[in-house]
Amino acid sequence: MSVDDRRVKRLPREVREKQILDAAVQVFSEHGYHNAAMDEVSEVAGVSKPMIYAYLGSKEDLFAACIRREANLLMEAIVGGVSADLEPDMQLWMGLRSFFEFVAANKASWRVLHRQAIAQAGPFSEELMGMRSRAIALVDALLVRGATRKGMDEHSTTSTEAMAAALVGAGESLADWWLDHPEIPTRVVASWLMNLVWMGFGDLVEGTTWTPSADHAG
Amino acid sequence: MSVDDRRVKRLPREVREKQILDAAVQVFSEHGYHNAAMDEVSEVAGVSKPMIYAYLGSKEDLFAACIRREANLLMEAIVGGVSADLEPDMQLWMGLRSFFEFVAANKASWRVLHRQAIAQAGPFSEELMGMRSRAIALVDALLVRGATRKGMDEHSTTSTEAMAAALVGAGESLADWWLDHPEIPTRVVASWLMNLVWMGFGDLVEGTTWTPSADHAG
DNA sequence: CCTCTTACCTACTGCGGAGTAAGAATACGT
DNA sequence: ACGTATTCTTACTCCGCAGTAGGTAAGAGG
Repeated sequence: MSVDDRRVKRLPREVREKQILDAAVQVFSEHGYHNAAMDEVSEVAGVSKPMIYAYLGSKEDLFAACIRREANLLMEAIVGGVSADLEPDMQLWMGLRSFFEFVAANKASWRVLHRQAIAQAGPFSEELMGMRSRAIALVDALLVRGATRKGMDEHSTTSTEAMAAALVGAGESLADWWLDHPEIPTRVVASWLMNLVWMGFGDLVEGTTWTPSADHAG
Repeated sequence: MSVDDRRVKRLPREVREKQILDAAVQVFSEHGYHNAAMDEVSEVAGVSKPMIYAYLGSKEDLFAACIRREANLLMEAIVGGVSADLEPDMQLWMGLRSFFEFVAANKASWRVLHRQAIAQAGPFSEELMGMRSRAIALVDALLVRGATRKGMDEHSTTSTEAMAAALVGAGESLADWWLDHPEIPTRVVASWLMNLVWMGFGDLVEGTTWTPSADHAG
């Protein structure tokens, strides 16, 4: 605990890069991309500023690296939490659980991905939109499989894509809401969303759809 | 069309304020809050910079004013598009249609509200979060009414609130997705979301819920 | 025609913070 | 011991841009 721990210096590059990325995720999640100062990142990382530029490039590069790393972690958590040989509904269920578990365990990562990355229109949209597209495609595939299994052709592939987009957004929003209600278990939140999307979607496939009761065809 | 329209000057304050707000919404939606320069706002508005400061205060104040105005327009569009004497499902339906119609007609407003305002953690969160809370509360009330009408007590008011949060998020995400698929009619998009949430929620209320098939209680 | 208020402008200042130059200190090979 | 490569720092520069000082002109009222 001595203040003069200055002799712990000279770590290999790999370690420093990880420290910097960890600090950057934290700072970006707290202040947002623009309000985050490189000086603060360097301070939190316990490293001087030129190191960041030497190892990870400009502020944009640093942010993109954060996005890439965290998005990969998230996707790996989801994909890795799902067994490929299960029914579509079980796959979706396990995916949702993995997703919420990740959010609960990595709130800072989540804030960076959800709030910050979306807002910055620049070079990050590629990284982020790509990841988001992968997520939507993943869900879309499950929905399509679930639908065809129930006897529906793939003539309305547009609607499953829209459903997938809606589900992803619902998941994001629900995760945000969940941050303010931490006492609720992961399983419960996941089951809410599961029911919302799967049962609602199931009804839609089976033809028991909701339609306006009267003359509001517009 | 003469370039020398310089003699159209000296407009009353009200008009200038509207011009400035219009320009600000446009510029903020294009570049984001931080990348937006007050000089560009003034240029687009056809007014010099000090006017903005004289009439609407600092950059933060200006942005807050944008949020306030656009959020009010959105809420008015939704509430105004719903007849209070209808059944809950019809109210939700009409609300969704109004929402999507607003987004289609005011893309810039939507970008400012959805993408920019959320990301800025500062003094805007109050404005925005308040509006978002109002939206969630509105939906929540509908869900509760729909649920009690079907025989469910309000013992699980938490789950309806979560549902409402999920629905709002699904709406936001779906609206974003819709921006890339403008050929789809408002009615169709709205009905997708309506089915997703209402039928899924209906099943949940009636007890026909999805549950993990095997031993994955976790 | 004179004056007072209000709409409006050009042309600056100040600062926060991204990015860097130039060098110090430590490990490592021979 | 002696270079040499690598880690790491202090101490700057430089610029974009929010915010302003100070001045001009156009109506309104006498």
